Amino acid sequence: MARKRVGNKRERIIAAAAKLFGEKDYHDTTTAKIAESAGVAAGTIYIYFRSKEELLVAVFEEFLGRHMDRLREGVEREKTPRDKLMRLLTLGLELMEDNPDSARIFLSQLRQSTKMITVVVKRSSRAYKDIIEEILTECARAGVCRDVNVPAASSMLFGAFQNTVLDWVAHECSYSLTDLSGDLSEFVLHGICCESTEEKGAVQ
Amino acid sequence: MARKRVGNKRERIIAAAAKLFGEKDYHDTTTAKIAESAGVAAGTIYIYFRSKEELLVAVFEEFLGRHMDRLREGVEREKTPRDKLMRLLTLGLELMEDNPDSARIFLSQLRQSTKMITVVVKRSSRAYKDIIEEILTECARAGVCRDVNVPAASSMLFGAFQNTVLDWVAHECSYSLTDLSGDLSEFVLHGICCESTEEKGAVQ
Amino acid sequence: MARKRVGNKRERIIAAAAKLFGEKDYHDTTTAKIAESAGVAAGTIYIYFRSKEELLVAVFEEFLGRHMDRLREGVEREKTPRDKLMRLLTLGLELMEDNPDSARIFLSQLRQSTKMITVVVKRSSRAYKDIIEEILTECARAGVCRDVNVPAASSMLFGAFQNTVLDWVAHECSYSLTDLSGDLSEFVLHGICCESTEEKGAVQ
Amino acid sequence: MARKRVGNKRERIIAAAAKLFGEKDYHDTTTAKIAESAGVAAGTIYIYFRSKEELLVAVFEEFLGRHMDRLREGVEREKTPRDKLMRLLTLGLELMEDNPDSARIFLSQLRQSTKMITVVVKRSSRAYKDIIEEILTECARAGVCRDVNVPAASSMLFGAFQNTVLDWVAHECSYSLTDLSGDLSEFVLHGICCESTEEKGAVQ
DNA sequence: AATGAATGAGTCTTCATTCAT
DNA sequence: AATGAATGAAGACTCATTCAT
Repeated sequence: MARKRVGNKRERIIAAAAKLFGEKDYHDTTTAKIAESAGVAAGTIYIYFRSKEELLVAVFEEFLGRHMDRLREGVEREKTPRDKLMRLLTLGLELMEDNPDSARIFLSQLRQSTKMITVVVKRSSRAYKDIIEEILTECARAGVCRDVNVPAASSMLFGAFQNTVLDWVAHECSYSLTDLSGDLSEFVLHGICCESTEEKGAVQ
Repeated sequence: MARKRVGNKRERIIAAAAKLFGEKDYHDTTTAKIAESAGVAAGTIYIYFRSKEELLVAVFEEFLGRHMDRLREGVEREKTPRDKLMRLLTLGLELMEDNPDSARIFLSQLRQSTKMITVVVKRSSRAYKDIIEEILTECARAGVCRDVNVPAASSMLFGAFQNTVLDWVAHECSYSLTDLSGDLSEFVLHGICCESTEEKGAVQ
Repeated sequence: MARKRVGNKRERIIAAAAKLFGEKDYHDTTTAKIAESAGVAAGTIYIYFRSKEELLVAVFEEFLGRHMDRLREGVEREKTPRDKLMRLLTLGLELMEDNPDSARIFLSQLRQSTKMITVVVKRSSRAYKDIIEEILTECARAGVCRDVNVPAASSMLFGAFQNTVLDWVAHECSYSLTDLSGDLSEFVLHGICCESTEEKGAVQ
Repeated sequence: MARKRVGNKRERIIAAAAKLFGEKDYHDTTTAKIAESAGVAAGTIYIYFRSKEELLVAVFEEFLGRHMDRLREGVEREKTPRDKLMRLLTLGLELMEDNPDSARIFLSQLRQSTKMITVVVKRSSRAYKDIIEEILTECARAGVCRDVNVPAASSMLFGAFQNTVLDWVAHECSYSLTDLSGDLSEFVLHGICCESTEEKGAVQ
């Protein structure tokens, strides 16, 4: 149980940090407030994390680790590259809708600098992009995709996705994010794949 | 000449701030360093700006004010909505490529919080979005556009654009940004408009 | 002992502040110097006091809290209003003589402004005046006192007292303050009460 | 006229300083605000005064110089020492009532430190005390006065006077100060001179 | 004499981090 | 492992004073 308590503490700190970093921002959140919110002493944070910066990184990794699997899993259950792409976007929006705090960090802090953070964040968000690029490459190979510049397209897709979520957060999550699933999918599918209503009609 | 000196100082401070905010980030940039880099005394900043925060806002507005007109102008010179959209994206990339410092701020700081900043930034970036939404609405009316959710599409488009620039910045501006003009235009045009010569031909 | 250490620090800061505020004045005393003089780090002050201003207030309250009881107690031990008045003045001078630093603050800072301070100081010195007015009222009721305007007389009495101490402080405490006890008592007693053995005898 | 303008400026600066020092306090009043209120440029102050401190001194001296003569004159017009004392107090209160701003400085700033100021202030208020001591000595010689310690009594008298005015200022000058003339005179006369209503009756 | 933009030393305060218990 | 009092470096901002015009 003592062991459990320990794990408990690390988790509680990460959870508190995620909440607070999301509410304010990295610089406006003090380690003191995180400790208080996590119900631990100020010094305790430094037993689990070397620095405040490392805590932020841990928050990211926790977020990614927790969701990336679900994402990859969901994607792989689909058969066609096209469906995979759709599933990726839909699941992504669902994930964000369920974790507004994490979403906030993912989006806002993603663009803060300070060397170390930047580096780690790049590495972390790399995971996301990897999935995207994988699918796009698959699409390209399958011929369902126009001959796009994969990294560029992946970046655009990611940007479109991010901004959709960002707007939702900026509007204080006052509407359903998953309702935009269709709009986003359509935008992306048309932007990347050679599909359109006309073609669908043609298929019939 | 005295007049010039004065204007000069304000400008130099803004320029120095733009450079430094872009290199590091708002919190890692001290007013002392800005002053030094601008070649003025520490206190001088506070003759022209009420606070560090207000200086950041000024940097934004300077950036927008300087470019928004060129953007709007270039767009309006085009005839068809489709060409307008293309021109918007192309010009946007050109602008960013020519002002990497401003670009950095525009992209990174855009997502920082602190009430006041957020408010002003929203107002500022509103200008950008207004242009986009205008064009999209025009496209919709002209029928060259699928029946999209204009604000949502606009947000996605903006995100795709931003991320394209962000990647470029993250790669230390080591390649030509405008070279991606074609990729971006195509992505957006397909994503939003119901056109593409190849497909049209294919349908027939 | 840990408990003692803590209390010790707060006390040491207050003592150091009392000393320095007395020597220079509020604005010429830096928090850095107070910390140094108290043998603590600069930041430690802010663990115990929210601001420099609040520290000043604490110094006052410490002073009043420490002495007011002794004063009130001594006064109440006396039987006649006249003796109470004398005891008040005598004890007051003794108190000041024993705590020159506190005396300095009590006298000099008492007349500084800045809203918050003013308010608290008014409240604090109110305690002093309350005792005085109480006694005067008692005197009036007992008929040993001319028909004076109590608040006005109290104010004059307080002023006479204060200035006596102030002069002593201005002369660098180079003479015995309590030696003036007689002069002050006589001044006040004649000024307020209708008595003096000599005169009474003379009248007859 | 140019000459007059100059004199005008010095005066305007002193007047503005008197007003502002009275409203806030020395440290809360910036030279910038004084300049603005006086309708001159910031640098102009330093043509007439070597420093802010020297300006404060000038304000005092202006105040004293302007009133001391009236005071001394009024006092000398009286015949008996007792009347002189009364006139001194009455005139003093009138002066204060007519110049609340100056009064405020006279009272509050009088007790601020910073070496130089203290020194000059001592010298300045010396003038006041000189008049008082003069009269008291005269009283003593004439036998209308108990055998008091003249400097001590003078100090008490001054304190009683000051505090009476201070209370008035603290109550925002909301009542008539000169109305207290009687109370103050009586307090002082009884406190120092061997006079009282009973005695007056006895004399007859 | 007058201006007012510019200066830069000086201050309060915050907060990540440490360490004795 | 946990605590939380203590640290002290760092930073935004103010303002008396100067000086080129």
